[in-house]
Amino acid sequence: MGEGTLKSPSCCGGSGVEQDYDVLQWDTREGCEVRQILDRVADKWSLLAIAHLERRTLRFSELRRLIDGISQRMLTVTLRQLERDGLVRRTVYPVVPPRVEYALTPMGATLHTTIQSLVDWTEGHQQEIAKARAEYDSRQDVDAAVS
Amino acid sequence: MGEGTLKSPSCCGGSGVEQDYDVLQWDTREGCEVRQILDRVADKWSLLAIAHLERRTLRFSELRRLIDGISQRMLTVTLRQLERDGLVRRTVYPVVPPRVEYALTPMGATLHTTIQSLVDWTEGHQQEIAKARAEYDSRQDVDAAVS
DNA sequence: CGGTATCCGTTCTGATACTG
DNA sequence: CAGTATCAGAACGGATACCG
Repeated sequence: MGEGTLKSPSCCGGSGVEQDYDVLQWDTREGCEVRQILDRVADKWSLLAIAHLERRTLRFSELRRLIDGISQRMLTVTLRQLERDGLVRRTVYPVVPPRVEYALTPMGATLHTTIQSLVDWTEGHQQEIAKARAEYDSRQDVDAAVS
Repeated sequence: MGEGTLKSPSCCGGSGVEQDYDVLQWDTREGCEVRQILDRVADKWSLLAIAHLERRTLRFSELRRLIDGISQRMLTVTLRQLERDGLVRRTVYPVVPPRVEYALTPMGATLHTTIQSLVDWTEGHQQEIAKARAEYDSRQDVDAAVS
């Protein structure tokens, strides 16, 4: 239906003028929750959960073992958020002992693809960043020595 | 100088078998700092700063006014991190009053492109997520009424 | 098994005050 | 102008105990 989204082209430089750009929208609470969603998506545990679920459906305890390092609480919280956002589907089997399975929804799958490109960028620039950090830090040491 | 960084290839999916996948690497401190870099990159203020600097070089106070809502402290912290990671270059002009300019480095520019695709995904699925949330919340209300 | 509820220390952030 | 330093409140995350 009506996409209320004002998805202005991100290109700029067409005109030399300084327009407001829709970048400011990221923060402002009014309108879009891009910021909020981005936080969810970029979350440490969310990323891991999505990555694992992208491979196959998993049970709660399986996820817990796979991610390992995550507390029961955080796994629960993370999965609830992802479920709420429609990225993960939770299925409860009324048996005893209880069996609950988590699976990525189609939307969740597309997100995984997008995330992957960001991860790829990170991996691709890992050394460049590490190098930049080393240089920066040594510069700081010099400054400290001077003062 | 010796960068201890071991950059494992991010490719996967060659075989259909369930291998451990390098997803687990995201968390483990050993090896890659993908997680860490991702946190930086996905940071609220970093995103805004990069987006603004992608248009043109800016002074500290200009950035502060553009992002507006950011505290002086957070702008300083954010810019320092980005500078340390080699994403932003800081230039100080020894004049009075002091003049400091911030510009995106080439690497910072490529990051902007990648981030944009994630933002695009978010914008594109905004309503779907909002809808999923609404449904989830109403389901919760029902559950609450039952109990 | 798959949670929920609670406590509690750490981290993150914003506000404020001061400096070269 | 462009910061730094300090402090207090909020948010985050883990450990523990208990429940259906």
